[in-house]
Amino acid sequence: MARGTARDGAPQAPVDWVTRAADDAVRHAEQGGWTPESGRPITCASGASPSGPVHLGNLREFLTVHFVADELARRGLPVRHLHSWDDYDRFRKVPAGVDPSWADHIGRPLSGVPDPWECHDSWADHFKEPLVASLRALGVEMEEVSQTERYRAGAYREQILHAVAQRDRIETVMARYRTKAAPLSEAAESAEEAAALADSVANDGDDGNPSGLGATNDLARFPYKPYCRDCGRDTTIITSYDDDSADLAYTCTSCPFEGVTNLRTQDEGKLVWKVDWPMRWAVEGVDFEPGGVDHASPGSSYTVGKELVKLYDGRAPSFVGYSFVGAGGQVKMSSSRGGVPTAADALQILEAPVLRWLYVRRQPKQAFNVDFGPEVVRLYDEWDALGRKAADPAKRDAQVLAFERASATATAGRLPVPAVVVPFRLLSSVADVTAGSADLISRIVREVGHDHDSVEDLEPRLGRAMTWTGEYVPESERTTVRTEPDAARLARLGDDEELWLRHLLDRLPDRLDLDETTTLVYGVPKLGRGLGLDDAPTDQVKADQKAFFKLLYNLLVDADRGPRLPTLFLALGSDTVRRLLTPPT
RNA sequence: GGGCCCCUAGCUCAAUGGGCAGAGCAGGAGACUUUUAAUCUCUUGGUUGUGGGUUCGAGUCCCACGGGGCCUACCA
Repeated sequence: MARGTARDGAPQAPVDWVTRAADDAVRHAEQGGWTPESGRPITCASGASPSGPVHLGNLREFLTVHFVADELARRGLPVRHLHSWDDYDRFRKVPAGVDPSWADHIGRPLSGVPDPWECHDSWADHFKEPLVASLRALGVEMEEVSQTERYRAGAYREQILHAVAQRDRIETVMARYRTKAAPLSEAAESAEEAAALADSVANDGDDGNPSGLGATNDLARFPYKPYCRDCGRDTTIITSYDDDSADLAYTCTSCPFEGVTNLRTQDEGKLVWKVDWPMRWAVEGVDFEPGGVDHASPGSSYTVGKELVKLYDGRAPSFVGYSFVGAGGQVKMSSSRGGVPTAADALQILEAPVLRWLYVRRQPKQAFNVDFGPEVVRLYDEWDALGRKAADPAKRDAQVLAFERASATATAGRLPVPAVVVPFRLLSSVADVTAGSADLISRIVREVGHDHDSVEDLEPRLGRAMTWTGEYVPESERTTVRTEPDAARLARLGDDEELWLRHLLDRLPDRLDLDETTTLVYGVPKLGRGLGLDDAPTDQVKADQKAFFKLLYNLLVDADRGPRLPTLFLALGSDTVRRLLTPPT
């Protein structure tokens, strides 16, 4: 029953992970009393911390949710893609390449740290903005929520008070999932773990200060953390909490501040992550939310959250864990981006549907690489082949379904693809020798048999092929056209060679045509043997052709081999060819 | 300690709720006036890491083992 045809003989609709995740989301919503008529949307949620460049691994969070939400929209169901920016998280560490003085901001919310590059209002915005732009190009539409705004607006005040009131139960749950600490001797083995150990020792010291051991443990595991009113950092230690007044007293370890914040009237902190996440599931009514596999491990946030959400009378959303996305090939490093490729980087070389395809065609738990190297060519070839297959309704299977999901969305329609599809390989190799002129590439591509009206017909692929060729193809793989004639080589030409070049230059027209140039290039050695341009080659001529071609490659691109000569001639133009084949005067 | 992923052609990888093991590259043959790095056609190549199990049927599900990789514990 798994496959084939339904009872009436009609082909069964293909099913993929998106279909199943969407089914799960619907089921989850229905269990919560939702009906399509309720007018309430099914909520698919994503979340991300804008602590650094949003790289291709983080992109999976957004796209996984997007595809599921899009599937629900295709079914005509009310749905929303809710995205939470965890910009109220603390700034943890100063990445390489940033002024070390930013260490002063560690502990402050990401939305409160200035942008070292000075182009945005905050650290968080600096990384949010480019990703949002990329997502727009990818056809992802979502409702964005800033956790800074929500917390500061007191949106979660009630939930915070509830968590604090229930802190013993929270601790019980957390403790259940906490496994035994690693033996001290092993923990001290690595430097990192030694540092962690030092931290825990320091914390033990802190614990000794306030009165009462039981109360201390209680406060040490407090589910709420205030940001210091004076310096804005979360380096606060709670010294007391009064359940009746909701007064929370704390001291700051990085500034002299000591004070009291009231959880009922003031909004100066946040719930700890493992409570924060399930709290939002309940508040927003989340039906589907994926997570990195790290969140799905036992004892990790999803597992714990599944229990804690009950405190809020909520249910954990349906979940899929996704694996990591790596980068392959020669990835260009960028200091301001920390060297990890982002969606924007990928979109410079991949059409938006192709990038979407990478994420939708594999099951979430499968890890994959986005390759910026030679695999790009193959990727486009496969994509084009799949596009041809998708044009035939009889061949609609799971692969074609992935193609459809990648190509268009329910709300934004079809994403931009070239009007005239030319193999990426061809665009790239022509771009390689044309010194970046789109018009010239267009002309050559037309000559070679891919007719089109204008350069625009080749976009958005052409620009990406040019970028890829220029920035991601290693120098050793590229064709380097000589800038000056090889005077030394031209000075010691053999008799045959001199004759060939003379024949060639005598007949080389100012405006090159592909067919004529082909005939000429192959014909020159024939002339040298007393044959006509159109005569069939003899074995002797074939040997001559080989030597002649090598000579031309030597003189034009300083190599023994290269792109097909007729194409190369067209790319270089008659003048350049003439100049490189003529001894300088 | 716990968990996850991977092992398929020489190489890189597909096969998406069990249903005929497939591509690309490389190799071979050929076509296009062409023994060239943009074209096209055909073709070689497999005990799916090992050993068991479930099933009419297993790359796919279960158990064990070997090898490789990743995550996780205290924090968010």
